[in-house]
Amino acid sequence: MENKVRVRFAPSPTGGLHLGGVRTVLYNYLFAKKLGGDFILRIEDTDQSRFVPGAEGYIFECLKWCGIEPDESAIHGGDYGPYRQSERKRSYLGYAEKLVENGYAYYAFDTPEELEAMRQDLRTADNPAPQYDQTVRGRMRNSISLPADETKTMLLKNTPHVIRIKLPDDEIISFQDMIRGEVHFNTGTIDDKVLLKADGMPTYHLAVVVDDFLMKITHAFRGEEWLPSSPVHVLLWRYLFGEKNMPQWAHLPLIMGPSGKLSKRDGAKYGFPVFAMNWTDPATNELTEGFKEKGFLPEAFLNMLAMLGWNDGTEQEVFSITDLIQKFSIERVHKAGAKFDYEKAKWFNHEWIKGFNAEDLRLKVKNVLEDRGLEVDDTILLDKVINLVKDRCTLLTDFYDQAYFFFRSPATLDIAAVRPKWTMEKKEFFISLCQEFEALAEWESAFIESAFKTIATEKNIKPGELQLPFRIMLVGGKFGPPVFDIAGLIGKQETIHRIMNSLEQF
RNA sequence: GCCGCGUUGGUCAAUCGGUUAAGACGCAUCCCUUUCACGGAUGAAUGAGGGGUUCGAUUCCCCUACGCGGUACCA
Repeated sequence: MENKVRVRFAPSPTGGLHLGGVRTVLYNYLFAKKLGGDFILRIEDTDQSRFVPGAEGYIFECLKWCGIEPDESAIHGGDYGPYRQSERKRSYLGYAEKLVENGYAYYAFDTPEELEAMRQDLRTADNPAPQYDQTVRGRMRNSISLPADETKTMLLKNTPHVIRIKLPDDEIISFQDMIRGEVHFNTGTIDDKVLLKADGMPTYHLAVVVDDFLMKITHAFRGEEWLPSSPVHVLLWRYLFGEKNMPQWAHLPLIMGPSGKLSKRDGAKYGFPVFAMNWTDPATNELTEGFKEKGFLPEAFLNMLAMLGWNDGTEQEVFSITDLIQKFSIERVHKAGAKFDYEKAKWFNHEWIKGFNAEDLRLKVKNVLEDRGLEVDDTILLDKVINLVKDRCTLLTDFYDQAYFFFRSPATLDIAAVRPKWTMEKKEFFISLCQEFEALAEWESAFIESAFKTIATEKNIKPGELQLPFRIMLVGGKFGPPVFDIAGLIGKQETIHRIMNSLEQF
């Protein structure tokens, strides 16, 4: 029990949950479930200035849609709460102070203006981004540069201050990354990161380390963008809890957009979703479309994300979540970033739609149709329709275009497709056909087809010449399942009605 | 600038020193189908560049180039 695997996804609730975030969730989840471990959701809301109402609830909604339930979280409960860092605020100060006492950190009183001035002064072409490090530490106002008593009085007077880590001047920090192998950094190239902010909140650096320890996290997955600050975290573990207790790190490769790092702008620009679900920015009211609303199945969405950076070494590409749990291995996660390919994403969805049966899709298709104003209460009919058209649907939303004519006459007919070859003889054929239809005892696709062919032979017209017009009459365009199946499902009277109605327009 | 991580077709990618360098998406052509799809077949398309190591490098090492990330009291 002591060695139980515990992983965590720790998003900052500042907006929509994008592709990369969901993939991080997925890999966390797969890893934990494969090893019988727990998946924890921790909210990293230490930046009060970036609080966005609704963002936290939205994250939970996205996970729910994906079918990934945390074992522990702010709403699922658990023994290691609270699961929001803002609610754990008081626990961080002690650790920060302990670091100061041991000489691993120090108080810094520099105001934002002073910091800005320092950066201005030191900025050169060769050093465009001066850091608060060993080279400048001495000229700033902190408990290292200032006399002890002055520091003491400033502290007593509640002078606004932060606590910064004091990085060793020149030390190689290395650790094993589960994906990249051994990585190392020289502390001389890293700045003295702020650990505790002036408002008493910890920064990410302190909070991850403290919470990962307190929550007994065994393996920590995060995006590659964290790699450069990982030596700070390693040092913090060493100073606070012992490096041997540190979780094993795995820095996941980034998901790229068409031009560089994937952003929600790419979505708007190239017409594909980047968020799991629709997200409306409460400040600007700007809506960013989600995969869910675009018509993706969660199974396909997850499948696609899993393959963006991982494969099982075989040629298999379609995986269910249970399959993924069984086969996932961190060793096979790619090191390089992957460019997101919307065409491939759609292919996954198409595969999943084709693979599902009518019952699996029923509810979702019904919703799509009803969203567009089609009332569907005949489940038997709906199932038949789904089976007939699902191969033609890449997105769930395609079901409307592919199936609406089963429930409603087409609004417009592609007359241009029939008119060039339209003749009086053909018109007569359809009139006779309607009479024949009226007389049909059983309205079933095979009988409809044979009646159609019989009349065609009588009129001496090739059946093939007549099928397209018939299709246009029933469907409105050159698409859809076999015509006789359509006629069979929409019913005798409706078929005759559509034929007669079309005859007036051709 | 500095630091780090990467680099196999347009994209996702297999290969763990010896292969005609898989497969998938997309694209093209054909077959099936008197619609559109599905399905099937075929094709075009890949190891960034340069040095090593080795009998032999896509694979191991170095350099260069390029890409990405970081360089905040944001995560």
